[in-house]
Amino acid sequence: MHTELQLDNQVCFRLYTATRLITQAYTPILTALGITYPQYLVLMVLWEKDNQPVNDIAHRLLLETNTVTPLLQRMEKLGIVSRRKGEQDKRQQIVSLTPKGKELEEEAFAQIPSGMGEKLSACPLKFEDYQRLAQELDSIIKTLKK
Amino acid sequence: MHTELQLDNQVCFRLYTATRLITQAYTPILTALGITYPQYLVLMVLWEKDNQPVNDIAHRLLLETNTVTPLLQRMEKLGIVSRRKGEQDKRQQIVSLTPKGKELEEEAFAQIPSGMGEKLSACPLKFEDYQRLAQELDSIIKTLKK
DNA sequence: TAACAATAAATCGTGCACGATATAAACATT
DNA sequence: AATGTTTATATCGTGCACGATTTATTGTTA
Repeated sequence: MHTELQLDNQVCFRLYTATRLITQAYTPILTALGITYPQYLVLMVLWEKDNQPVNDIAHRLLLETNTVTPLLQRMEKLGIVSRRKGEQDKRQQIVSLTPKGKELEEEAFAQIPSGMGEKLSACPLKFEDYQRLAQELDSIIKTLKK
Repeated sequence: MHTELQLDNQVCFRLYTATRLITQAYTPILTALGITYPQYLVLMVLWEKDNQPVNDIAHRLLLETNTVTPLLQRMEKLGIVSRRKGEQDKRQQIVSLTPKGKELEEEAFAQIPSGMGEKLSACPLKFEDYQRLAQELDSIIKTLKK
C-alpha cells in the first residue's frame, strides 16, 4: 500500500471536492438568476470592464477560447451579453453586457454574498483563514499557470 | 462597483482555477497511464479496498452514481475494472480491479508523486502549508457536504 | 507585393458533473 | 401474499473543460 496514493493524503482531491461543493452551493442562487457558475464568472469580468474581446475574457479566467466561445454563445442566447466584430481588428469578437446583463449585477449583489455567507456560516474558518487560503491558492495558480 | 463581486476577491474562483490547473498538471502523466483524473480517483478508492459497490465508491468521492456509473463503464471498456451483480443484493454492481487495474498502482506510484512534485517544486508552499490547506479544505467540505 | 507565419475565434469530439427520470430489486406494511 | 415504499443503479439531457483542427484576418518577410 503506497500511502502517497491514498485519497486522504491528496490535497488535489480536496480542492476538487471543495470546488464542486461550493459550486453546488452557488447553484440554487444562480439558477434563480437564470445563470450558471461559469457564466457568473464571465459576468464578473464584464462588470469590472465592459466591451472586451473573447481573448481577454478567456485570459482573465485562465480558460481557453474553445471553452469561452460556446459559453458566450449561450449567454448571448439568454440575452445577457451581445457580441460584435471588432472595428480595428475584424478577427475579434467584442463582448458587451446587455441591459439585462447589467441588471444582473444588482440582483447578484442582493442575493449572492448574503446567500453564500449563510451557507458557510457553520464553517469555522475566519476572515484571516480565507485570506491566507486565497494567497496560498494564488501561489499554486502562479506556479502552474501557462 | 460592488467589491464583493470582484473576481479578485473570490476564494471560490481561486479554488476553481487551482483545481483546473492541478488537474491539467496531472493530465500528461495520467494520459501516459491511459486514464483520466476522475478515473485515477476511482482507482485510488479501489486500491484502498477492492470489490466495492457503485454506491460506496460514489460516497467515498462525494459524487452521485449518475456520474460514477458512466465513469465505471468507460473504465470497464478500458479493461481496468470489472463489474458483477451483487450476490446477496442483486441491485448492486460490485466493482473490482482487473490485473491491469492492479498493475496501474505500481505505475502510478512510479510516475505521479515524483512527476507532480517536480511540477510543484517552484511553489513556495511548505509541507505545513499543504497540511493546513488540507485541513481548511476539509472544514469547507464538511460544512457543505449533504 | 506575393508568400508565409502568427493570431482570434470557432468548430468538433470526448469525458466529466449533475438534475431529472426510469427500472429493478429489496424492504415494509397491511 | 399483495401493495406500497425505499434503495441501487442506469439512462437522458445540458453545460462545461479541453485537446485538436479549421477559418478568417492580420503581420511579416523575402
